[in-house]
Amino acid sequence: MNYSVSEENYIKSIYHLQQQTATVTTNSLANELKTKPASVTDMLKKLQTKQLVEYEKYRGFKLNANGNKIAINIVRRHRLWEFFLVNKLGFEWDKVHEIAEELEHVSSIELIKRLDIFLNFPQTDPHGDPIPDTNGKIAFIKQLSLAEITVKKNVLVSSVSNQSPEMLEMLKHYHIGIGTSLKVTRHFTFDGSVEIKVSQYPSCIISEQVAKNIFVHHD
Amino acid sequence: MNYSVSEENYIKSIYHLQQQTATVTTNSLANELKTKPASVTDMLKKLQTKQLVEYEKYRGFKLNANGNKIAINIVRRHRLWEFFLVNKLGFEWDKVHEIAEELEHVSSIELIKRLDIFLNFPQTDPHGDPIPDTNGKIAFIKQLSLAEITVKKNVLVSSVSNQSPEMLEMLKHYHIGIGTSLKVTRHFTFDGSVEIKVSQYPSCIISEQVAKNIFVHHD
DNA sequence: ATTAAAATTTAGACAAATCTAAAAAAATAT
DNA sequence: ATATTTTTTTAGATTTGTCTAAATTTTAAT
Repeated sequence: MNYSVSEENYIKSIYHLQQQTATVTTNSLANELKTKPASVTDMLKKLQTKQLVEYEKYRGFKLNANGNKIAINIVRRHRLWEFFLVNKLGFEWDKVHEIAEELEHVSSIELIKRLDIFLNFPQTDPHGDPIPDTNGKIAFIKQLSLAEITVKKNVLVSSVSNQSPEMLEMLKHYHIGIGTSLKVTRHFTFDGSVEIKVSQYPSCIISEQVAKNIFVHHD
Repeated sequence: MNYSVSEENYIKSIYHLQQQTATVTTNSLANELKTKPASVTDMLKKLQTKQLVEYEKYRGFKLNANGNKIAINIVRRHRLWEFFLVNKLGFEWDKVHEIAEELEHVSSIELIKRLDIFLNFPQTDPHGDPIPDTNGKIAFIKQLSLAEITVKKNVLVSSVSNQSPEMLEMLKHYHIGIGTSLKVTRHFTFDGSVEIKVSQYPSCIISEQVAKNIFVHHD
């Protein structure tokens, strides 16, 4: 079956919100989609009759197995396109989200199959998030935030959970990107802020709020 | 300004029909878009208020300078994507039209700029049609159909004007594609049919109707 | 346990794009 | 030149996705 752009956006947003909370609320989804709660209720009834969500009035909702499969496929398309935009077209990693948001709705299955081959089966997108495979399997990547990391070990930045333009702007300022190698040199217990050292650049201090959003793995 | 997918499809279809007849009729456009004449009238009023067409009730219509510019830009996007699909993703040239039909509506200007660079500024799409440049300039390619060509000269197929799946199917059967080298070996004046010889393959005869749709240039 | 506040849903309206059926205009055929 | 056919437009309905405002349900507060 084929879904409209609007339906796909709802499915994708429910999926993303579910990563944080098992059940999604009308307000949070309206907020995520920059729409009104009433519109969310309308669309949810539709997705319910199409057997994509479990939905109980006033009780919140979540994707069922079917809806989940579709969501993961949209995520797959989105992340493959992001990889293409950065690694083939030379976009900066903080400029590709919007464009991938449009490209992900192009429906050809053959297109994505061939794109995957052309890109040589990438495992993660430019933000470090895993790209689901054809069967919807998502490689698990152990996620440790900078706030949790042991001091003085060299680590590689693997992903960033908050991808707002403001956050990405700031990361650029600190010279932090996916794959950046850095070292945590100090923890300040007073406010949870962290001193880090990115190779070649002087040490700098980032707030706990930021540190919590930067995930790394040991190299 | 930004246009809806539907608006863009109307603009593009008017553009294509204008290549054949200066003024387009409601019926022909409805037929091209597989919609109903009443819908065409509705949309035309809209395009008129948006200053994209010259339109007089019952009199037919055509794109104005503004509309033309937008149409050419859509054509540019379409043909760049077709080139990408064939030359990067390895699609067959007769399978890409539908997909490009979706990709062409992705609106980022930066995307198309970078795609053009990535593809190394291709001049023609996989069907041999010229790709308009950033300024909307379209390289003129002298078009001679197989029906007009002098016998016994070697020629290269440069484009095919009828791109219906049926036509493309048949061309594949005859081993004719863009860039194919062939020789016209005989003209039959009785019905206008033409005998051709594609290198390595036995001679074959194509009808005048087909010959008129295959354009070539001397090598 | 009521009451107040917040969240959610319903009811009814609207814009975009389409359709059918009927009316109007243009083209054609006698 | 008039009648017939074809083409085009209008009028009104429909679908999708959205909205506002009001009603309902749930949650939180006293």
